[in-house]
Amino acid sequence: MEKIEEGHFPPKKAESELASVQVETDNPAKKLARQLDFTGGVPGQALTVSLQEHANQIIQPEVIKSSQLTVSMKSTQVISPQPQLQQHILLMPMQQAPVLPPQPLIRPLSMQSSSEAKDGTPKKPKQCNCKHSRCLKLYCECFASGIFCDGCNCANCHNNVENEASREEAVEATLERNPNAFRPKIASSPHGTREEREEAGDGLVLPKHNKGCHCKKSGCLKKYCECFQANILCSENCRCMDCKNFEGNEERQAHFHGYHANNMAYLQQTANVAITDAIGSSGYGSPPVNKNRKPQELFSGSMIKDPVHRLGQFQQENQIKASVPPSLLSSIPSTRVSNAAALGPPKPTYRSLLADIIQNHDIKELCSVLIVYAQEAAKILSDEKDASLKQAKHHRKASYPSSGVGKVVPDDCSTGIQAESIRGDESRLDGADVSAERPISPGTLALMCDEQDTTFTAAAAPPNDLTSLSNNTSSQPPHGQGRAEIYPELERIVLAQTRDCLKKLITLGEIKEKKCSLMVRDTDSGRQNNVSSNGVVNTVPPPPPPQQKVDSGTTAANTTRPKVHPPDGK
DNA sequence: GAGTTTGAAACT
DNA sequence: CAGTTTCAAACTC
Repeated sequence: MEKIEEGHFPPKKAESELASVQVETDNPAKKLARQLDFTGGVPGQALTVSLQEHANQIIQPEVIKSSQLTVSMKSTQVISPQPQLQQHILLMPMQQAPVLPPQPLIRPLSMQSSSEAKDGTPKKPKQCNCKHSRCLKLYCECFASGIFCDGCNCANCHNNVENEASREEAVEATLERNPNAFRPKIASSPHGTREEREEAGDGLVLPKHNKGCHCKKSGCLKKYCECFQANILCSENCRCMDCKNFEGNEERQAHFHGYHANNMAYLQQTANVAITDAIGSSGYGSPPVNKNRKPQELFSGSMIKDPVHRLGQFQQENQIKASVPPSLLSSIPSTRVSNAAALGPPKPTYRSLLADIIQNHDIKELCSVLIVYAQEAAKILSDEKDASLKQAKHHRKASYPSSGVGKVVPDDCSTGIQAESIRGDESRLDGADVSAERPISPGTLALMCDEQDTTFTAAAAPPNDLTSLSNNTSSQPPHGQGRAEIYPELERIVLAQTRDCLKKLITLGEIKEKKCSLMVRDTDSGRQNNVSSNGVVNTVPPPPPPQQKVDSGTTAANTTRPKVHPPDGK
């Protein structure tokens, strides 16, 4: 048992160096400093890293190692006047660190949340209560976390600088048994395709327990279970019995339901994600498949009865939190309740409120509209160019018969500048190389023309559909009118249509948000069977009825917008 | 706060 | 590798 103190392990090479670290504390019994020893297998080369206000953070060895280049290996830290904030994290000597892929460092939840007060302010990290292990075995959370005991309630603690020698022996012994003993137990799964991960969650990498749990009686729904404690689903690595810690399990849902029913902030906290997910997340419509279902549960009566009823989203929310260093979570208020439902507000994943509104075909259709307009514009401008060239030629023959190269002389914005833009845009629209001599962008040009020619915004009746526009185009517009008006008009139409689409999206998103808010309130009254993946109650009619769904070509609110006809002539 | 339960770690 | 023991956290009362 206590071989480690019988000299069974290689003698330490640099105890004197470590002794310099020991000087740091004037409180031998309970060190104020926590240290991570980045010896990387070289005993004695202790690297102390000060982490202001990052008290409970474990630093990934691979990452820290790079900092060894800039930090003195023997640097002696001055104890901070605020020892609770000045944390020295001591990394355990690693054996063959680079074998494993980079892993998110996730500490057991008990360690995570314990560093935070309920109001989110950092407080003293977890204090162990070891009595028989001298805090030199993995039983001790401090030791397992690679930190010195500091203010713990342990007895006969050797996990401090005063007992660095025995501690280091214990570390080596532990590493001898398990080289990954001090590595995070939870790692993002490097396996599986992105689709698979998306299937299981929201496109996030799913953390899972490296070794897996072996629970028998807790159903993996108590903090006895390391997976549950880390807020992750049990995985194929687990060998647990009667596991209920899989996505979709009702008992598990019950744990999470209590918290999320009262938490609307998570919607707002992740609202930004909605922007980027708004389109892509539409692919998440299909329920994620639980990959953690154990064979014995697949046929058990406790299996999911309602496949729609799932809180897998919440699970992934928790996983996100688990993936974030605790120090980064300190700003998130955390409540600590013995129930798993309040394992602390997890940073949620957010499924866009627009996820079901914007469809891929909508985007394609919108693109088609733009393409159509672009083609029409190209056609118009091409025709205009031809006409102007012919006219210029004719004019040149009349005025400068001996002139060499013909050139359109701009006379004003609506003609000359546009002529320049014609050259530029022509090649651009055709997909050819863009003219480098184009001085003004089409947008700028359009704005300039807008400024100078306000007639089309008020007086001129804009073409209400592309057909009329095309007709206008096919029949050469009268010179002096078309070139100055059609191009900005085209652009105006496109921009207006895009604006209308965005407005509609905003409106629909707001509608859905309101319904989502109602759902959150409703879930308090026990209606769980109709919660969809993004938290929208299905009993409420979907916010975007088919006729309301954002369609680049149809928006009821926009009657002036020209109808959109896809390029295929439909 | 004491006692019990639980599962990881340690050990055989 | 499997079974047993030890241990400390989680949980219950």
